Amino acid sequence: MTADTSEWFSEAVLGWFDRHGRKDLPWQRDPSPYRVWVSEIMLQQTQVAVVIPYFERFLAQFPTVADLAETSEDRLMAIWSGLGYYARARNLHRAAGLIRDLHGGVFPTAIEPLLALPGIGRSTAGAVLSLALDQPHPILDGNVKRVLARAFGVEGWPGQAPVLARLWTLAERLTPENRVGAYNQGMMDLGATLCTRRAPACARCPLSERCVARRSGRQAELPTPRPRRSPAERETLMLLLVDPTGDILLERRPKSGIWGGLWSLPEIAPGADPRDWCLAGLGVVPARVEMIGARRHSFSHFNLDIRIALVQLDTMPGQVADDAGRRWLNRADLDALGLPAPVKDILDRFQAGRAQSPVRAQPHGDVS
DNA sequence: AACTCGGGGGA
DNA sequence: TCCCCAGAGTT
Repeated sequence: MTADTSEWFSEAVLGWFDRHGRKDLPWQRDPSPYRVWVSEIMLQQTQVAVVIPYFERFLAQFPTVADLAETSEDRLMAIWSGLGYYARARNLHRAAGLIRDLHGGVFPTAIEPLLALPGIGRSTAGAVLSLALDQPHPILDGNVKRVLARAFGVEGWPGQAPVLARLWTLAERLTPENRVGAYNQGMMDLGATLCTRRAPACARCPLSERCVARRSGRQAELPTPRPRRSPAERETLMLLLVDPTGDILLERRPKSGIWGGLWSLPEIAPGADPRDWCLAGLGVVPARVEMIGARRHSFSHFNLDIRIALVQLDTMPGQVADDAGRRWLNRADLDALGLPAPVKDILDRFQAGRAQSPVRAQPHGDVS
């Protein structure tokens, strides 16, 4: 690539950004490194429209990195619940503690200390420093990958190391020395609003004149999609245990794996008997066990069939309070915890049904 | 039903 | 270094 191409490219992006880019997102008002960092971590996994209310709640709860460092994991997870990728919330928390302990509570403004923090890689570090402080670092998020792969005709799935390296080289050479924040934001906005995965709006794109994909009609083929794998099937049986006061038993999930660290309903093998679990785990025999529904939850790499057993106790179970990984909770307590989206939905529906008729549960629909 | 997302961590 | 993993929303 010639220097002329590089200059033409960044001028085209900056000119378009000045006229059409997004400049009023919540984290663009007072774009401190802390605020941009939180927004970038949220945006790694979720689209802008979904992130905005989460971002506002997060910043209201934790206005500074010091507030985040001091909070409990449960309070953090309650805010993060529903966003997914919960390990990243824990990385955010760990990083805040490291900033407190290693950097005197001051958010690092150089790339090396940023890269040393958990959850921050090259692209996120570059985004924080360029968007917040206009430092000259390239970024390479999903939007930028798509724009570059099309504009320069980069073949191959960007998950492959050689393809990724080629894209990083392009990003380095194209990123201007001045107005880096505006350029990087412009690249992300181009990818998010014009150079979309399907049906890109090439007619309005400032790069279309020289875009390799556009000139060869290969917008639909670039970037090369990830090779597909057929998803596995899994089954689980969730226990909705209700004690005589109406409290519901939750268990904390292991930190690794799906819904890591979140509170969830106890799960047993699909063929196991909930009565056996109650006797072994709680020392009581339930008054009543009833299958009240099922649902299917899809992940990108497996499908999970969830069946739900309502287990009602007529005697108070003992000694559960001693176990930090298990809690009996009322409705207000449940709202303060981080719950996986399908579990929250199951409990919401159950509570709604119970509000109408205290004894019967609301059916949840069937596995399709 | 298929697709998406940056970084962590195990092999 | 390579490969797998994660979760909810969108289309």
